[in-house]
Amino acid sequence: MKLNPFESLYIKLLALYGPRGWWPLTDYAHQPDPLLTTAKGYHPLDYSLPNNDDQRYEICIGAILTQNTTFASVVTALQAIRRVGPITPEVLMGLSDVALKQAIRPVGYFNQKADYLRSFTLWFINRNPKIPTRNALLDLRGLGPETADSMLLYAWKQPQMVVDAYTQRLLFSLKLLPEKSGYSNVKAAIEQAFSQSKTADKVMAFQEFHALIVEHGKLFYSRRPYGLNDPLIAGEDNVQNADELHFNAKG
DNA sequence: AACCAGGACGTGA
DNA sequence: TCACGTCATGGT
Repeated sequence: MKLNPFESLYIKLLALYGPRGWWPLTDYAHQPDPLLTTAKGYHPLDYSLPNNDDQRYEICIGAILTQNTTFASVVTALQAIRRVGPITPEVLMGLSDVALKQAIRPVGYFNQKADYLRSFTLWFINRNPKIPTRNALLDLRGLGPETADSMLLYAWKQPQMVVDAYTQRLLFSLKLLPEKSGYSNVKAAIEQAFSQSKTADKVMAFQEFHALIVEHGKLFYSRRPYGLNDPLIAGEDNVQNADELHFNAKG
């Protein structure tokens, strides 16, 4: 079978870094199989998560908190909340304004994000249907396209590709897309590249693809000039083991 | 000591 | 539609 350029890129990244185990959950250490558990809550090769509404909620809260910040800061904030109680809508709404802002202070923008968290939480409690539409999420304050797609992909397992700054820099650098394509064009191009896959395979691929791009982006696309020393540009020979994957985009 | 981080929003052209 | 300023802490 012939892979299109986006599928091919996905396979190469997967070979380079391996499955990333996104989205990390702070209580994943409590999962039944300790072999699949990593210290920071990542769960490589376990695509069953989330399996309850509280885990779903934590992913959404994390998606808001991580806007334009490092996830390490998000973990600090989540653990501050967990000192009060489990990360649930009830616990968060039970926090005073001062306490909430204090807890999420390390992620920055804590005034805005405290508001976003509260309005999101009220919506989450009362939401109907249980699986939201993309537009329903976009109507909420503080939820732009990337955060909405992150929630849909990782919390609700919907086949929505997440596009972030790294994604655009990488794809422009590899000349897979013209510069200034914009969020919706990049998203559509990637989703179309996987359009023949089954839904569950799309979800798995998109979950890994985005996480892999972030991993690769941190290494080669965080500082100008973008893409310097990127092995994906230097030559195909730098990418090892692309044929020896134990699974691929088709599952 | 600038620069950057797993963005979104409000404003003015 | 788009370019630009703002929001803010923490690590390198």
